[in-house]
Amino acid sequence: MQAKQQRQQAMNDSRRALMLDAARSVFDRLGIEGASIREIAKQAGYTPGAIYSYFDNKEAIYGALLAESLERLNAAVDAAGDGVMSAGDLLEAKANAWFGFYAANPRDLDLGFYLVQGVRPRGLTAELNEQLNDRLHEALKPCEAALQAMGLGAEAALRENTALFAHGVGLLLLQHTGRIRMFGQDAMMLFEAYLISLVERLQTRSG
Amino acid sequence: MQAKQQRQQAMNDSRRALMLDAARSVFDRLGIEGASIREIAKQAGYTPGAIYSYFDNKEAIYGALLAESLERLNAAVDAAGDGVMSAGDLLEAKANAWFGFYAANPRDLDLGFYLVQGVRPRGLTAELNEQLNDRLHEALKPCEAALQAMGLGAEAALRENTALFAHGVGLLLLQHTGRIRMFGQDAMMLFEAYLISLVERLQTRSG
Amino acid sequence: MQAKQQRQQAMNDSRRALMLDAARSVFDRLGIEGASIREIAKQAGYTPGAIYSYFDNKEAIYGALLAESLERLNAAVDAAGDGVMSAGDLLEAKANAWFGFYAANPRDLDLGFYLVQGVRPRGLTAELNEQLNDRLHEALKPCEAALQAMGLGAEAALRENTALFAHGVGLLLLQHTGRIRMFGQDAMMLFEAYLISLVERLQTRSG
Amino acid sequence: MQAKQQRQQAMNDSRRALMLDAARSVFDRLGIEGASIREIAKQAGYTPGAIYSYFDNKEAIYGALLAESLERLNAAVDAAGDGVMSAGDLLEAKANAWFGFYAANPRDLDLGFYLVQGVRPRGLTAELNEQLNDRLHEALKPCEAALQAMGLGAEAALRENTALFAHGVGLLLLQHTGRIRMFGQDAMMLFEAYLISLVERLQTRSG
DNA sequence: AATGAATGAGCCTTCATTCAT
DNA sequence: CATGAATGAAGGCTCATTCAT
Repeated sequence: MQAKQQRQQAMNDSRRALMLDAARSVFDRLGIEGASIREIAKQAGYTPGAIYSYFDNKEAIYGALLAESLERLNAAVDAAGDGVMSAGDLLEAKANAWFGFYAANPRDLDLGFYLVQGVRPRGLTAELNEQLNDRLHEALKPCEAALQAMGLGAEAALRENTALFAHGVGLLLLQHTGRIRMFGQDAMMLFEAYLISLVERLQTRSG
Repeated sequence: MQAKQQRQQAMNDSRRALMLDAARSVFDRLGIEGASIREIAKQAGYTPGAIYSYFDNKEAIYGALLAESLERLNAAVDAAGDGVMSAGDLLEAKANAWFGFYAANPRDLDLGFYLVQGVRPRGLTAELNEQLNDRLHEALKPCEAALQAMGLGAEAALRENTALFAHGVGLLLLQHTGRIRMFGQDAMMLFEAYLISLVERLQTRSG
Repeated sequence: MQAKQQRQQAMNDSRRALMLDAARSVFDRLGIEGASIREIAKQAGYTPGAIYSYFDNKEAIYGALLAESLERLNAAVDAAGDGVMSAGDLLEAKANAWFGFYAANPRDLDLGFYLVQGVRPRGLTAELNEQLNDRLHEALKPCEAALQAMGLGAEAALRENTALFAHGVGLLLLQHTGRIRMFGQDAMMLFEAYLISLVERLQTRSG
Repeated sequence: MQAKQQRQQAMNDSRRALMLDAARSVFDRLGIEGASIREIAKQAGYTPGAIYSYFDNKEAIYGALLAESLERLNAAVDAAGDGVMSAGDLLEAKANAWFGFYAANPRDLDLGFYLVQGVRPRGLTAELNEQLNDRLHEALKPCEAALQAMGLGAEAALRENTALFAHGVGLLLLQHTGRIRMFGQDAMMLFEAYLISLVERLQTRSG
């Protein structure tokens, strides 16, 4: 009996995952605004009504997708900087982790922007919204910790981390929208340069 | 006859401008997604059909609005830094001009983001798109010139300017979406800090 | 110019009336719950969207229909009892007016029941709801006045009028739902009997 | 074998009863329109499909519920008037029984109105419909008998009983829909008054 | 007997766009 | 040039009902 329940639960989860995959693919094709329940259902091989057995409403799909994206982001950040010695190297490793994640996965970037911008009033529960925010924060915390380890006070570390995040976000946006080609630059390279200059500045200061 | 034509042309332009004003005001009120042709027409004192005598479709309105926004941006940048002596001061003045423009006019930022990201294939002509890109570039060129005046080569100046732009865009995005409060920071202050640190770095380097 | 506006206004009104007619006919055919915007539009020879140029939403159609029904009810009541001398005769005339109106127009009865029962939260504005209630009240007031003219105090008149209204409503409901045939009776006759007995009772009392 | 069949039949009946209980409780909670098969199933501890092993369709549930409601109504009427001497007192007792039943159980009233008005063609079999009608009749017969016992002929008794029923139904409807408060009256009191006046009238007549 | 996944038909509503006038 | 009525396609969502297991 328990085995049966487990099997069913697994089936259920896999169908849900299937729908999330479909949603992702529709987002790719039509953009996050152009995606409709009908289209997602069709892509998943279902009728629209079936979606609602797995998600409360459209925004909940976004929420689920985003939640999962943020998990992958955190995993990437956690995995970075293993065996690194200096705080400066750690900062670089952690920062490159989140930046690299989004540079390599532009769809996750879209999703992130959507959370950050769109979030319809009723769609995401305040609770879920906060959860997602927290997860994003957690992905950025290691950089802040490294900045403190480099000698910055709490406040200064927060300030530098914010600036660092903004810098990366700006570069990602420019790259993502094709505007960085406009400048004939490579986003990753520029981010590296910012990091190096930042580390230098901090070391000079503390030295 | 020619006089009559001119008069008509002038009328035409002014009505078009009227509609753009209406569109802008609707965007202010309802946001870029919430705006509808109906609402814009009503605001302009016309009926929906009339809009189509002046614009091919809804996206074309956005395009025209963005064009005009970029003109204002350029005007703001051109007006900045008058009577400034040093190249470093000029850089700060010009950079603060474009940053300040968007910080003070979030709807123009919206417009930029919207067209850069979301626009449907047929929305903007390639030609118009390029025009808009060029105008944006022009607003950023003064910063690049100042960087060169500070001793950077063409390539390095482009690189620094790109980074500067990205930094500002990132900060604007964070602020605009309310995520900067999340970090307890003020965008303008952080941008200033970036600029100061940039100028310092360049002066050290060249000194 | 004014003539043109008037003509257009008239056209507009007549199309609105056309849609109301369609709605009425759909109500007849499918019941008030079974009626859908699609069906009403089809019946009127329009597509669903067109309806929304004339009514804010579905409930607004009900509201308009009901409002108009209540006007006819009031007209019927106002027209009754002209040239009648005694208060007792006036009571009979007025009561028979509202009862007869609903007996002869079962659809108006449906509509009335709908107001009284259904009224979705958002559909009818509180304001409109109150207006409709007031109009119904007004149709019943003449009976109350006649009761007072027959010597009843304000309170007793209200009580008798309520009872009278309830009696009529009950008979109408029974007749309307075909349950009165069950009893092999004629609603109108029974209402008359109630009235006669009421008048008698009051005259005995005051005599 | 027979024992087994009986056991199964009993189980079957009890599960059916369980579902009816669930349906009633859902009606109480969400109203007759707000009730859904899903909700009823959940309340009963089943999945939606299971319902269809016991009922042909949704309307059949309503039918069964109404049947059962009518049984309770009859039980209430049967229990009333025990030990009462005079025919007049009996009339009052029996009439108050059915009136009181519906006044105290507004959902049963809903059910009655719903089936009597709204039901879709296929919902109830003609046969079931007739059965329900009969049971309602039976609940009203004791009043008719009492009226005859008070000296009325068969026809007159039927007429008075119909009027009595209509009066009660009208009052219940007004009260149920909150419109009786509009008149500042209490339904039960008004019904009593009607009864007293009726008894008086009959006694006067026969006296 | 019961599950529960899925359907399919339907719901109300919105809105860019067209076109006869 | 402008109107404004109307379209048509789409949107999110609900729910009684079916059916393979």
